[in-house]
Amino acid sequence: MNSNSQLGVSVDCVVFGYNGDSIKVLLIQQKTQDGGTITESELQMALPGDLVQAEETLSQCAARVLLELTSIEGIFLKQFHSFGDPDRVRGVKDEKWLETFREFPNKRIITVAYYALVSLHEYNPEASSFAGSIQWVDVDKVPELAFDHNEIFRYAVTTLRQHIEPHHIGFELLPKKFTLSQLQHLHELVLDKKLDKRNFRKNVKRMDHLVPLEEKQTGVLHKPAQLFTFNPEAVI
Amino acid sequence: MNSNSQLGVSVDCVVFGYNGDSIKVLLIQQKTQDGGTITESELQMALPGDLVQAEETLSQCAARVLLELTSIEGIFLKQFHSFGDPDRVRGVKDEKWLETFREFPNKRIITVAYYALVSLHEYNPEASSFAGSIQWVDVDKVPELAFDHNEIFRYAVTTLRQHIEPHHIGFELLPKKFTLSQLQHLHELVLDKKLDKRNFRKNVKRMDHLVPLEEKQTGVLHKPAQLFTFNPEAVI
DNA sequence: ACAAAAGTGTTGGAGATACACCCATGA
DNA sequence: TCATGGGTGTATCTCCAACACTTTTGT
Repeated sequence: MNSNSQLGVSVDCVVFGYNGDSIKVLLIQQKTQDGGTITESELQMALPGDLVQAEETLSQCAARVLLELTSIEGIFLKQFHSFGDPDRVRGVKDEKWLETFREFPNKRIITVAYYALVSLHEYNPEASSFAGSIQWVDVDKVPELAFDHNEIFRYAVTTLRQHIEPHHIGFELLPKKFTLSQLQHLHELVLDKKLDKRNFRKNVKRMDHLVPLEEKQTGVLHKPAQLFTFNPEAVI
Repeated sequence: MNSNSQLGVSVDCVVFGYNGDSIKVLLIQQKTQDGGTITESELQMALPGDLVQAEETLSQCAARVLLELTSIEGIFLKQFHSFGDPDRVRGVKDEKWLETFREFPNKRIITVAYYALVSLHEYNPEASSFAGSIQWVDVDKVPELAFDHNEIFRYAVTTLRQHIEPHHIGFELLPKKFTLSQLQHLHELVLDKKLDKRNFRKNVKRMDHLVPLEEKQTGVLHKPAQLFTFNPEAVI
């Protein structure tokens, strides 16, 4: 029988954030060694992730990774694919880091990937224990990442594009109160194409979980827009 | 650091087969012990699966499980979800089997699930080394299965329904040469609803990978239908 | 008054749906 | 000749895409 002992399972999170302007992804700087031999230039960026602990479910693990990094709880988190190539953590670029930090550098790690959506308006994700080492990077300026994380990231972007319209997600990325123009702008960024204002409004206005508020924008130098909110209860 | 040593990864396959009449799923009888203590009534049906071997990818593992069971190669196989509840293999119903066959009955197993589509016309999946212990069971007569395999099965059915039309799959389940009525019947079974014959034909006929043959059915007691085949090269 | 984004309806076209009869074959 | 499923076209409707002007606010 296959003893399977040199095999670990991790969860990696592709966390998308939106600041009203562009879509970012949360990356961490690979940890450095105290007085160690890894130089600055050898450190790579990576997706946040961790090994699955003994008694947690996969989604609990994803939520934990996120909580530890960003102090955010209760947000949209979806499993989208597992990556298990035996060589996925054995690239030349990752050799030194693994030798430095891993008891068994050749141990095979299978990872279950989740994507998450967080609003950069509501929270301050920098305020976490890891704050110094995390960065929000524009989705089209993602550098070369550790392991196979570029592949995981690309897969996440494709999945998000496929999910945002039919699954009515995307509200997660906005502040609690938002205007329809903000919602449209977000969709345009995710889908990477312009949408027609009137048609977009027709479509979203028939969603049950889009709740109009008796409230308007203030302090803008144009006609103030009506504010809306998102009722997660009303999702089918 | 989490040693992660009491953790294994398996692949489970939900193999759908179509015999021209109904949709079946491939189940195995849990192995019995030579002269053992597990009685017939304690044996359960399960989805085929196996632990991931040291140097194979997840999809290679899925293909291997299928090959070993059915002697079928090169068929449609898609990863759809990973299941990792720590208690997924710890139900009361599974206790005895695990104690009998596993070195560490409490070892946690995370499973990556694939679904596969095979034509029961082309192959004879019974002719395999496990032949005595496998069965094709009608998808709406699936009994209680071992572990969380009922949940995995239900998830696979849902995924197949969502994939069959937009992804132009389903051809995989038919014989190499098939009629449009057979294709329609298959879709009706998967989607569990009746489709309009003329509209269905209009839709499928504009697919590039549906190739009409200069050949007709024989031996049927009605007007013989034109045969078609599926060109996997032409898939977008 | 002006600048800036909010807000609003209609029309045309494409694609989906609904629907009924004749045809070719084997018994 | 009859029973059986094969094969075909059209009218309607619904949904999507394209498009331009008026409104409200702050400066």
